[in-house]
Amino acid sequence: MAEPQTRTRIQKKNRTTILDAALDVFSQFGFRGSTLDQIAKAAGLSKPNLLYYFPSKEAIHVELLSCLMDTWLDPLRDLDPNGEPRDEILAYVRRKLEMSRNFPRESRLFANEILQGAPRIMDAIKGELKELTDEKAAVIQGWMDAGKIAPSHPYHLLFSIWSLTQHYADFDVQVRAVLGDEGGDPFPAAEQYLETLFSKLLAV
Amino acid sequence: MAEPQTRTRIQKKNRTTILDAALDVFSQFGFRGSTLDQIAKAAGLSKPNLLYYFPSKEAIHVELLSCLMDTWLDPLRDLDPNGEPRDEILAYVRRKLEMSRNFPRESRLFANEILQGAPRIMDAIKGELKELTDEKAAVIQGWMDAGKIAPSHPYHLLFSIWSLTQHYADFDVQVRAVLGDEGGDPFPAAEQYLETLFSKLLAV
DNA sequence: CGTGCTTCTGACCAATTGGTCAAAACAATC
DNA sequence: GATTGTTTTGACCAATTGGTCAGAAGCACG
Repeated sequence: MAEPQTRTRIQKKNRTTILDAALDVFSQFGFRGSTLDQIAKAAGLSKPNLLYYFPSKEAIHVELLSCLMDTWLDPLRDLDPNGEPRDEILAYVRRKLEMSRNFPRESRLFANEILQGAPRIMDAIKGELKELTDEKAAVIQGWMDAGKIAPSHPYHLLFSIWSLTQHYADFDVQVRAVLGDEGGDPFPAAEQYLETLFSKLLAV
Repeated sequence: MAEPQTRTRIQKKNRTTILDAALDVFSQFGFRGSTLDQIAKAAGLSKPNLLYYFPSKEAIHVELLSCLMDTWLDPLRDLDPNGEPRDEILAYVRRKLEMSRNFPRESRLFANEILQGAPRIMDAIKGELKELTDEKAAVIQGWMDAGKIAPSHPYHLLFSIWSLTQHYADFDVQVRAVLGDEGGDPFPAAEQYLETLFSKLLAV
């Protein structure tokens, strides 16, 4: 954020390495359950070296979260008020599911933070996230009022999209365990199921 | 489990107190993020006294989880193969949402454990949970084959019920933050939304 | 009251925690 | 090769961790 941009390539490389390792650890054990030694080991660096690049454990976590919130909201930002309502919402579901597939660690990091009461991210939730949600909920409400899609609760519609898509990242081990060993990749079936679900919900 | 049932009333009371306090702490910070001191303080007991009633931190956690899995599956057990398909599934959704409302800590404890890869509960997931899910998925598949409800993927249908209902416990702070201060209790609107969603999905 | 059992605690322990620091190793420029 | 700045580390620190233990306090029952 406010840091000067005087980064050598070594700095860039090591900061990236550290953040990646920290994402591994934090997303699995949460903030308090993770240790600097764990992160250092995962990054292949010594603990004092970590603290050469970041001032503290908390700073690493904060950096991860603030990077996360931006990319996390991107799929929703792309919901186009001028697009075809049904297609827009279904495409949003698809983008969000794709994020769960490609960035499960980020999803779990977020889930961990919310589970703990969002102590380090509440500002962004009540700020950026709420504003964007309000805006898009209004768009959806407009579509409903215009009879373009079936009426339902726009906020809970968005909640349900978040919940259903993130579930396949956050509860991945449960999904795979229940589907069994020869279940294969659960995502294609998930995508088809979610498309059916929301198609029927939105059909006028 | 294997413990003898020689519990005095003091033992019963204190074990209950400890488990309740531990549920508070574990459900928020996960296993590794929680400390015995925290739990002791929450329970109003000294740390050595905790360890008089439970042999270790892990033992408390295991006790909580094994108690949890049973009650957690109850709503699904009650899904009656001989009932009216649509009503049975909608009633299951309602029961599960009720559990999220009444036992949010239990839901978060479970979520925390799954997020960490379910190290202490994988047996129960691949055992009890999978068996019950297989059984009920077969029932639902039967209903679909008989044309009683619209065809869709029975396992992902169950996943979606878990995901949507538990979301209101696990992501409670996010839901309330987005809905705003005068949003009030989110559960009535959630119940109505979910009823609409699944009614439309199941309608033939 | 006294005896025996249950309940509880302060003091303690070794290991781990997040974090510091001086000095060493490295890299780049002249 | 000398000089300067960057990067890395081993040794260390105070605080916290899960857990132990001897004994004190409470309790029930003859």
